[in-house]
Amino acid sequence: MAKHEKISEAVVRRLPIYLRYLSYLQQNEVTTVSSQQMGKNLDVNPAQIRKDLATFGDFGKKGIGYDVNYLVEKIRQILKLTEEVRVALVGAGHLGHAISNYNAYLKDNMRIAAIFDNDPGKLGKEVAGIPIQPMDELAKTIPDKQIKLAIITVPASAAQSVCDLLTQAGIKGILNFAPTTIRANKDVRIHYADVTSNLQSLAYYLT
Amino acid sequence: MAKHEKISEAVVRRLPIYLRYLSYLQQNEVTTVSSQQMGKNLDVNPAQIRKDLATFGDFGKKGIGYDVNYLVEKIRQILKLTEEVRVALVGAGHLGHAISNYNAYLKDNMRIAAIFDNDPGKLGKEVAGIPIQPMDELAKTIPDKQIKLAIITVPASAAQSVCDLLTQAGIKGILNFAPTTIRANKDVRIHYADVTSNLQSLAYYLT
DNA sequence: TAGATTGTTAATCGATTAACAATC
DNA sequence: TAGATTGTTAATCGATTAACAATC
Repeated sequence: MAKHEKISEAVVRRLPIYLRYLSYLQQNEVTTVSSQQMGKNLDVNPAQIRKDLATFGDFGKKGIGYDVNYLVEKIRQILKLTEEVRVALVGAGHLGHAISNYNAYLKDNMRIAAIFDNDPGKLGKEVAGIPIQPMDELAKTIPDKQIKLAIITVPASAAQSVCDLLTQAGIKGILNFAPTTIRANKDVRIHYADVTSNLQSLAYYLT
Repeated sequence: MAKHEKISEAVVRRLPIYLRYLSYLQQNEVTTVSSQQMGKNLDVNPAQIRKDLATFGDFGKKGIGYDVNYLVEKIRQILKLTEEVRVALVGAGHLGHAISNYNAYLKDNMRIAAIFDNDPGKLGKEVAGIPIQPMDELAKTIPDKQIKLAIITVPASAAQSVCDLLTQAGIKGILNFAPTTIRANKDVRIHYADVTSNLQSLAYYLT
């Protein structure tokens, strides 16, 4: 099914966007969609959408478009969302709390399965029903619970050492909210979502 | 100074990363840095760094490198951070609270100057010393306080209408944490930072 | 001077878009 | 059949990297 080219990060970044729109169509009981309609709603070139999808298989029907349910299923397969994906959160501060409580909205088989913090005062407490564990349990809990992704919401000064711990524990992808660059082996993907650099690059476009 | 090419978004996204590392060097009283050193620390090709910077002027000295203080000043000018940049936050839920409290860390002349929420129960309350205002004051407060950027932390279902209000009020850039695509005029930049799509694209790389 | 490093050109690489035959 | 729309090739566009003369 999938062709053996290497897939660009840009394509992978667009798949969740497509999935989100398709889920919306499902909720509205729309059964078929064209690349044109998707493109119009998502501000993406229709040819790009067709090309992105064709990378993984022939999902559409000429003259008709894409079956919404089928395409949702296929994209979920591609994104490995067919089995539950467990996520660790490191840093139970304000931001960590907010993201954990948001857990309910992490649809599509994603779940925060463990929370870690180095503040002894927080140990034993729970966030969104998940106990806060000390950092030194991280190395054991992550493989035990088969956690593969992690969210970093610690201060910038601690981010690299947390990244190192996570990598050693077998984490394969990190979403970093700390305002600092972190480095890991090539086989660990790192995405950045920090407020500061996002806002700073927006500021460039002022006036 | 600045050349009249159009600057790619990729370059603009890297400038805050450079700035962050340079600030770190400043704190450590390092006065000079080479593109090689920067590249090594930030995982960016040195030629890319030189090219990015050369887009805006001749900031370096051949054989020597870049003066850290001078380069910081120049990048801050390019990013329009020489005057205070005011930011509105819409949605005073958990995530909004977390980001507002983080305000102290929004260095480099950025400040959350107003917070809006449509929950009557929250009105009059404060977050990080900033009063929560009702949505219908948005159209007046934003131009009054010369707010140019906004952060959206409302539920996905409300994000587009909030985006419309912000755009009408004159906002020029939006950082969207809601898990949905939003659309605005071409002159309004939108950056996305939602947890769900970030995690989903990370999941692609599992095993 | 010799070594280091920039700014810039040229080469490479990759991503996006247009166009269209195939076909539902 | 006629209209619509995919999958894919070719063309375009843009971004990254290598290489090196200029020069501190």
